Amino acid sequence: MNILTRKLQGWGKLSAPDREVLDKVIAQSFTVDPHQDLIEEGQQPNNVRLILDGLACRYKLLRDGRRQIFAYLVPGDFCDLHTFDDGSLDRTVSRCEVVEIPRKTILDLTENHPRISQALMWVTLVDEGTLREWIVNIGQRSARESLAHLLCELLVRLEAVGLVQGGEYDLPLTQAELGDTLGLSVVHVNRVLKHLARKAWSQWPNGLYAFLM
Amino acid sequence: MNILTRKLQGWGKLSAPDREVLDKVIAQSFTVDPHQDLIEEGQQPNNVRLILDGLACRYKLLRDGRRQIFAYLVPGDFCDLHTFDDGSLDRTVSRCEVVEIPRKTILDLTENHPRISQALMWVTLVDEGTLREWIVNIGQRSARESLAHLLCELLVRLEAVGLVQGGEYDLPLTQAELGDTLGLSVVHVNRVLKHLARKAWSQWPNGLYAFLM
DNA sequence: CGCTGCCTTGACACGCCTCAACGAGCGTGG
DNA sequence: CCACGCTCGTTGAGGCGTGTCAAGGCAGCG
Repeated sequence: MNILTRKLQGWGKLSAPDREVLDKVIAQSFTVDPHQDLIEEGQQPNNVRLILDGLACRYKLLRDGRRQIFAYLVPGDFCDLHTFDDGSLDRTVSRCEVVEIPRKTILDLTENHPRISQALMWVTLVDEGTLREWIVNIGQRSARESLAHLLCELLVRLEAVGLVQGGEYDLPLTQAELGDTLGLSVVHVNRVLKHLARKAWSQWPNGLYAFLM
Repeated sequence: MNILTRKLQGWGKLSAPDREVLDKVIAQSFTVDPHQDLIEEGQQPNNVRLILDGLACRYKLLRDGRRQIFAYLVPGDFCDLHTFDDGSLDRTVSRCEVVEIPRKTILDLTENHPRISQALMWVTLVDEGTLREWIVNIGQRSARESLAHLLCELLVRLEAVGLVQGGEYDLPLTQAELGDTLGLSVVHVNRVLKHLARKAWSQWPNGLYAFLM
């Protein structure tokens, strides 16, 4: 089963024809180098992009250079589904395998495949829920808590698409990027990370899973 | 023109029949006291609520009692449009005038009034954009900056629905609520607020508008 | 070989939190 | 009528979490 189908089935079972359509949708992919923009150059019929492999992020820049990352896109996530231009930028973090889906295809899906359409709506609601949780994370939790929470969130999301092996996953993020995600300085991220690692080593032999219990 | 029409026309002009339908939609409103929940008791066909007057907010509670507010609902805003249960709660801040819109009505609007339907979609996208901006606000900006930014956001949003008079507006929030919005303690909110007021008095004779230039 | 990007560590400064106390306003009940 | 309790705003003192600055190490790479 392809990654898109897998993701959409998180909402509910899809029929065989639905799954075949989705197979066709993601047939043609291309590769994008790390740290490259994923936006389109002002094309009007703004197409949707889907991450098949690799990690990307969405962020905003302030005038003085400060950066806030407010979403990570893992395989199965969409770039521009139901969104609009408010200064947000999408770019790859690691090397990514990406599909470009024409607006027309999306319209066809929503008209002729109601269950896929509903699943797509569900996906955008989940994304919005993730945004809300990030606000809680940044606003209320300490650096230790929020870093741990972020690592757990990624664990869960990567697990959902089969990218976790034995409780471990690959995270191609720099500490600077983690900092810009949580509103922390690089230095502090480094210290907290070491603290968590030390603690994980001595107290959580099963690694991050222990966080979730 | 009623407040809902006014809000939806922020996206684009509506036809006379569209406007008439919207008038009917909000015909029957009721009053909700301050600090009351706006959720429904597990009703399945979850209806949508619309604020006609007053201020409400959306928040989450952590187990230890910490609270994070991540949205304010001003007149014209929806409570449960395109959302799902993830521990978020809606409640009034001041006394509110509220309309309950049956799910059926929404479905009717989306099927028979395409421009209203598109406007509703636009509204949810705007809301999501606001969430992203809040993450930037909490994550990157200092207490002074984020408080000022929040006050400006509310100025703009209230102005859009005609609730700003001479650059001033009524804000029925406690300092504790402001704190839970920005991840600050009450004490610090108090100090920053005084600082801003002092500064506004001496340097920004036009009040908050000066922020926006 | 000397870049450059990233991680790491120490010293110090500061923003923000916590605790504690008090005052103003207001509704309630004796 | 006053006393009381409650919520909210205000202010001070002190401490901690986190930022900033600075320096050095290590790996990858031209």
